[in-house]
Amino acid sequence: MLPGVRERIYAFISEKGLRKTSQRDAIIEAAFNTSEHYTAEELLTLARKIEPTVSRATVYRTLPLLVECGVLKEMDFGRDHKFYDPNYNEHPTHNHLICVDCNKIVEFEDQHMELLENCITKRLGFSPASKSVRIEARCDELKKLGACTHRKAEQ
Amino acid sequence: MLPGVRERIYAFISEKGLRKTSQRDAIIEAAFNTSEHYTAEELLTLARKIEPTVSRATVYRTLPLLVECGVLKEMDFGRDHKFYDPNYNEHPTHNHLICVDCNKIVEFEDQHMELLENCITKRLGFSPASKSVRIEARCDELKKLGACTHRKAEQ
DNA sequence: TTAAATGCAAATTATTTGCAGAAGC
DNA sequence: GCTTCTGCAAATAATTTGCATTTAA
Repeated sequence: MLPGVRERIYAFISEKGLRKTSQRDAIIEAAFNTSEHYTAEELLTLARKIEPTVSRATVYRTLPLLVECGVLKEMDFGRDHKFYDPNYNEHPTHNHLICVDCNKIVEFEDQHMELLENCITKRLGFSPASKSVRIEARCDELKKLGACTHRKAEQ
Repeated sequence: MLPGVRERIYAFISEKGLRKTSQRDAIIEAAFNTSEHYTAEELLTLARKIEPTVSRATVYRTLPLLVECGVLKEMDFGRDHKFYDPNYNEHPTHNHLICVDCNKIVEFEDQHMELLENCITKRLGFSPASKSVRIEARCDELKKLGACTHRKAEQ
């Protein structure tokens, strides 16, 4: 867990008049003990290793809090479930490349993309307040080798 | 409907050993009589104006065919339903800006974006075979006027 | 004490699917 | 006639929610 994240969350919790519970603590620990993307279901599994009483409903109720707090980024790539990204703080220019072959999600940053997004957005009469870019692509490894090392479990 | 689209679809249908039915015809007519994005449910409504016997199941079974045929683009913006874009043929560089305030979806094309996408994708070891970019943004009108003219029904 | 949080199970909602009858080729 | 299509209704599956109970402050 990055320094400051825990403090930020607990400040947010107390500001909002919310309460500190063992289940929330476990979910927060689990959510920021990794730098991988995860789904709600995966986070439930991780959190239950810390506090077995955590329920699915509580995970689903806590995730929006962490997103609202600004420490977690919700990502919807059009799969059947959403992903959550705990690296949002380190890399706030959260662009993603998603491989349609192996389901790999690659984070990247690019200054030019950043500039270009801003230009296009303004030109169209919008403000780039909450922009995010995703690129869908195909894995070179798969094309060359017929398989690719990116593929892990179902993502 | 653009010239050639109908021919392309029926060629696809016969190649695959599929059949021409009044329901499919109605769905195809409805799907390409507009240049707007639509959901499956909206397409059902449109198709039923042409052929009232069209069922929801048939719409859901026909949409993937049209996508596979290459005449329709499926877009998932992380809303609760998918959108379908019949303009795909005219503007194959289907980039989208989605307003998080008014839900407006704006299509745009940009050569620089195109180039940049290709560069980034290759740099990361992928091929830009099926890329698409979406920018989430906030509506300037809303910010200035407290309302915006983009907002139509719920999208 | 009292408002917030929890777990459970039921509800929601877009989409998918099994099946028996209808229809294209 | 044989296979594909269709509508219907039931199934799926991620997420949400109502409610009675528990618990933090």
